[in-house]
Amino acid sequence: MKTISKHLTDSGIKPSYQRIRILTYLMENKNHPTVEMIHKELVNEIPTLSKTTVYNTLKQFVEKGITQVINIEDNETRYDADISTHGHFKCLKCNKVYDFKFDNKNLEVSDIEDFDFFQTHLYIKGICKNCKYLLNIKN
Amino acid sequence: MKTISKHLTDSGIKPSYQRIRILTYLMENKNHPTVEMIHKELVNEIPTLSKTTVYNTLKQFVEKGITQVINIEDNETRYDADISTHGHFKCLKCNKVYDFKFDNKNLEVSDIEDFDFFQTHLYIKGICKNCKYLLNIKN
DNA sequence: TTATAATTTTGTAGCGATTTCAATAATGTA
DNA sequence: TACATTATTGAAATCGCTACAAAATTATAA
Ligand SMILES: [Mn+2]
Ligand SMILES: [Mn+2]
Ligand SMILES: [Zn+2]
Ligand SMILES: [Zn+2]
Repeated sequence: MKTISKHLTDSGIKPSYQRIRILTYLMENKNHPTVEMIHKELVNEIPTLSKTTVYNTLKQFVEKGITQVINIEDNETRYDADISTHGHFKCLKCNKVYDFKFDNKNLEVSDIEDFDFFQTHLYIKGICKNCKYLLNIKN
Repeated sequence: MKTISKHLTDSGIKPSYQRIRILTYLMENKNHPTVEMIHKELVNEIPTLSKTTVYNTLKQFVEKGITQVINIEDNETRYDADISTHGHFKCLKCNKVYDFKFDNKNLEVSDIEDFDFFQTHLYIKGICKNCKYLLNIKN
């Protein structure tokens, strides 16, 4: 993956084997995985991969700005290599996290007009279309 | 506090002494405290209060819908007895969490039109007005 | 190439937040 | 009062994450 390697060097990160594999996983699986999920998947292909490396690597990715943290639940930290401003919907039935677009520019907020905004996170919880459909069939 | 007690019974929660004190703290201090902060404050007045009780009580408050969880950072779970839909701004300088209003109705989202929304959380991180002011003075 | 230095990865130990669980205390009921 | 139910407590266990030092890898220079 030449592009992945370049993405890392462009961000000031040396493209080690582990870093390339972790970033590749993040870009190919847009499922907002936890450290646990990433490690569990990659350790099949890289048996020596330690969980510490996954933690270190993601921390570095976030610091260098090529990955964002998703804090939709208090007991699971998820990661997303898509750093564009977009929302996250978590289905309380199937636990899947969906991306959605929202208009950041037209977002009307009051009380904090003179504050400087660095990051905006919009999280919605509910039931996804597929789970709604499955629930209807049952009844 | 008659109203606090009624608020609990109305929500199907027996108004024990500890529960009343914890809810009172949440309603009087709108600082989005952590379990640690609540316990540290209340143990002065209730020396036997255990941290487990604070955990249990908040879990119950959230389940019964009279408190919401604020997950703006991955390493601290905060609580808010104001369950109206409003946004939270965390200042990365002074760590204060501010409330702000936003227009939930006019929020334009795409890709998840047919989903059922239960909760909407809007988190913004940045620098608050006061910290901006203090930074300007220094320079 | 070889020796040496710098960086990266790894595994273990430690830490802090949260949960589990059983004993104790408080409250409700007959 | 006697008994049943519920709530609180504190200790131990668990879980996610970090700190740290050894081992492995990679870069640099002789
Ligand atoms: Mn995403
Ligand atoms: Mn609030
Ligand atoms: Zn679903
Ligand atoms: Zn501030």
